[in-house]
Amino acid sequence: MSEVTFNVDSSECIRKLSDKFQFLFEPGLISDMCRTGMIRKFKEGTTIMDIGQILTHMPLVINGSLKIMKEDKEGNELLLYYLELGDTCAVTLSCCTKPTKSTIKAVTESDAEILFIPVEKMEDWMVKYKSWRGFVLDSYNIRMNEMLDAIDNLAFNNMEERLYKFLRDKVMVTKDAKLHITHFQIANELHSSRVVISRIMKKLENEGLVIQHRNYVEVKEFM
DNA sequence: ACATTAAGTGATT
DNA sequence: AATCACTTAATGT
Repeated sequence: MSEVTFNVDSSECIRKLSDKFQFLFEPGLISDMCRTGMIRKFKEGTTIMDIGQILTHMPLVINGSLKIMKEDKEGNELLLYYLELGDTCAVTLSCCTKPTKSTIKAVTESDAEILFIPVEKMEDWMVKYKSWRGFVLDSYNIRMNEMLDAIDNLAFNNMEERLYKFLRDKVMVTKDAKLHITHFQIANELHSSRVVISRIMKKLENEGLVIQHRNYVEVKEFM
């Protein structure tokens, strides 16, 4: 649960952001980001935003990845989507005008570095920087489409397809074909039960799509 | 050797 | 597809 905060003083931050975003944002915007935002580093598995928490900053992923999920009152989780380099959270975008409580939970999927921007800046920058305006609109669009996909997947796909898609997405985002996860954990993320996952995993294994080990699964090539 | 935890299986709803 | 009850297998002490 350890986390390092280092305050953004000029050059270090500007260098870092320019490196990643120079083709996306103009220099003025990047230095504005460094002035008002802060970069924080998180270890894998850290909850950086929880349900009910007030949204004061919007996250922009610089390194690593985040998973965004919903949770019901029993603590069951449901994965919504992943955030990677240059991604921001649509839920935060939608409520930038006034302080709002988060309806989702964000957990780091790998070690991650995130730039937090105060929500008040959102509107200022929308008029001040054309690139920001475009970025926000694009992000919103992309995320909206991803959400529709997620709903589609949930409503119309059977468990086998859902599970295999889940595994593939996870390999993509962690860039590792070996997933260190148990059947029980998968069941929680997909809102299913351990037994069901075990059965489907067996099936996927027989189809040659995965190789199972204790405490981890190896996903075979799928490109 | 024993306990703990992950994964496999048949039967039932 | 979910749940129960039980088995088997791997791992840590």
